[in-house]
Amino acid sequence: MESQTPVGRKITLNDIAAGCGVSRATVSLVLRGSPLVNKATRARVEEELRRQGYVYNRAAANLRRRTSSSVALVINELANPFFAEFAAGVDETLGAAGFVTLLGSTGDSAEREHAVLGSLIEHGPGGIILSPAEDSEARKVLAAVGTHTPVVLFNRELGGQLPEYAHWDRLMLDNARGARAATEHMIAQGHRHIAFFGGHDHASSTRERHDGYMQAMKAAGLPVETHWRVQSTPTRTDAARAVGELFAGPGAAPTAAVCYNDAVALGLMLGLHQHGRQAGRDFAVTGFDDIAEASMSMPSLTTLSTAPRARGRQAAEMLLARLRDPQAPSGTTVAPVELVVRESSNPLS
Amino acid sequence: MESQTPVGRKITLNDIAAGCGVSRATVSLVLRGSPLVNKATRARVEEELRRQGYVYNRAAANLRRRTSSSVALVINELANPFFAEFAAGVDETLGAAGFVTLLGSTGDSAEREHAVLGSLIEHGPGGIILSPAEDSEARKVLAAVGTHTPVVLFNRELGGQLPEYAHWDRLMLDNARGARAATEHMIAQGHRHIAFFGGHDHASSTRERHDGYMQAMKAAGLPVETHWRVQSTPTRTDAARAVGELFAGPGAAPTAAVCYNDAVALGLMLGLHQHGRQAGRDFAVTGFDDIAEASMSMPSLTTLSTAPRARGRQAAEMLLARLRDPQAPSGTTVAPVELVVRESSNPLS
DNA sequence: TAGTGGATTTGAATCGTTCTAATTTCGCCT
DNA sequence: AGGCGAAATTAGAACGATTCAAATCCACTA
Repeated sequence: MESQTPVGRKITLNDIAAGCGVSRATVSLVLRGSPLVNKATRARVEEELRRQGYVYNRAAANLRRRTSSSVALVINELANPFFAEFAAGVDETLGAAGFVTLLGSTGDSAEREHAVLGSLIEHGPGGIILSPAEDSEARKVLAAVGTHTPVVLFNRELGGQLPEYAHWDRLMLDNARGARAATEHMIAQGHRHIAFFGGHDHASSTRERHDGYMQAMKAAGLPVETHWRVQSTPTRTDAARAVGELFAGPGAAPTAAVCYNDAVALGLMLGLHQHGRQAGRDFAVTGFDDIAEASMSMPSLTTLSTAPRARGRQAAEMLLARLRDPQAPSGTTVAPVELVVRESSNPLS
Repeated sequence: MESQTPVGRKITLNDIAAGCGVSRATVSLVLRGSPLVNKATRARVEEELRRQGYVYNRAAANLRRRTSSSVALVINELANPFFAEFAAGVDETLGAAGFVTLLGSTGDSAEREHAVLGSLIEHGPGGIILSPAEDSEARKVLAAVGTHTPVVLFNRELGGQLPEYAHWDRLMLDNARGARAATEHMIAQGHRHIAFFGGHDHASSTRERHDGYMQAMKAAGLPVETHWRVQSTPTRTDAARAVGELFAGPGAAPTAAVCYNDAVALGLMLGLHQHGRQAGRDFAVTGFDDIAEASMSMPSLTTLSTAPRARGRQAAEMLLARLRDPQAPSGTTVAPVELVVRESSNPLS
């Protein structure tokens, strides 16, 4: 094998064509595996491609063909393992389909999201997978991405109304059913005084989970005390701080809590000690997400598995399907979540 | 404001030019903020741009200018919070400099890495930031990326020799010093039987950390049993699986373990239960990376802080500097790491 | 020998932008 | 009115691929 030159100009189709005495068009046909070209010629060209160390310029091809080979992935918080897994799943599926992932991370700020979308869209992605920032608004997002690029929304709804001509696909988690399943599990364990702990009610995912909890309580004919709803930032530290409110109310103290997510649940378990209780023994706890830590905490956490990597693959599949058939009616997919029973949800003693 | 058409062809410079009776060239000048164009004309053009909902086609511009506005980021394991943070840092800095991040994740397989690099390079990134797979080889990587694209290597060395004409930059962690510090801390806590747990010896980062450990042991005149070196894939699950080997050897059982990284350390802490030990009480553990989880686990994890987000920013800066001056001599930066003492490294009881 | 038809090959236009060199416009001075 | 330089604008050729229609090649046949 001849060595490719260590340094120099980029090799183009013209160089190859000149190098083996055929036309640019023929080389192009060889590259794309066309059956039109003669076997001998093909071999000659392929040898030359190798010899000169040719690398395909997909941008030029896309320009001519008015195609795209990329998809933008915009994540509100990449550092969160849930979203990192999601991103890995997206990239895996897109890569297998020959697409490259354009990454954008917004730090959960609608302002940065707007800037990031504006920058990504200029690179002409075939579509966008967007996990919106907390305060992201439909109108602004639409202004940034325009109406030519299909969008798959993940995990959260946007604020405000989306015009009816923008038919975007959605992939959401079954928040209500998940929270209801967790609550029913608590009830089956004999608990009657069950709190809903953590999250902020202005986020759609929190509201949905709280709704599921209320459904289960109502279906079982159980009353709900107002001080059993404690809000917090969905982080471990803030949850630990908020534990006091759970036992500060005038009515009966809860013996169990359905938590907004795993982070909050872990924080709650931590904070319980200071109130003379121990999760999994005299106070039952469930989470949401099944992050890696959930199976390793002490006690291990009963929670709802969301399989973020599978969700990533699914979101990518949805986008690919949309690219294949842009006219298909858009839809919302609600991914099921599964209750994983571990040690933290002890029966009422 | 006139509404942009909800559907239709993509708007180009020609449309804008025709729309307000100037030439394509003038519109281009307006876009790029050239001082050459008359104030009134500029206003007219800008209005038209808005009216038609123009979006810039950066790919076409890059083609013409023989420029790139993207950087490829290839990560061996995105699901690991350490690398997720790193990726977030890279994206943050690249985005601020007007570059977009092309993401590739390899699942720590050299084969997939090769495919991913081959695909990414066709999109013409200005450079590549590569955190290599464990068994990645210099020769193969070079074949995939060619010699025209600058590379910043992060975290690990490649196997084999890199030809001298490929001068790639490197950003490494001070693995040896970090692991030595952790080991010395263990020794100061009174431990004498200290294992080195996790990772594979064929990866350079593992070897360096193991070297640091050995240095500390030797300096303290402590013997090392062969079964105190347990290898594993650097994931939590595989680490948990491998715990048995730690106590299976013929000689003395260790009372402490310096771990390859935090993921492995958390896995070890989990696995310890099944062997009747508890981390932070009768078995001391240290990690490496200081991922977010480390401070929240029970017990909290003594580890080496590597500030992955800052490392990501740093890697991006290195690449940007290289793009600014391709001729500058290439170099290796070794980022310091800092021992963070928490609960998991209990004194010998 | 000329004609036929399938197999190959190729010239030239095109995608949306940039950039050079040239052209046009315009105010102002003599 | 003519000339001049500065300011503003533009025509047209790139960039590196694809694609269509047209040209060429090459047995064979009549």
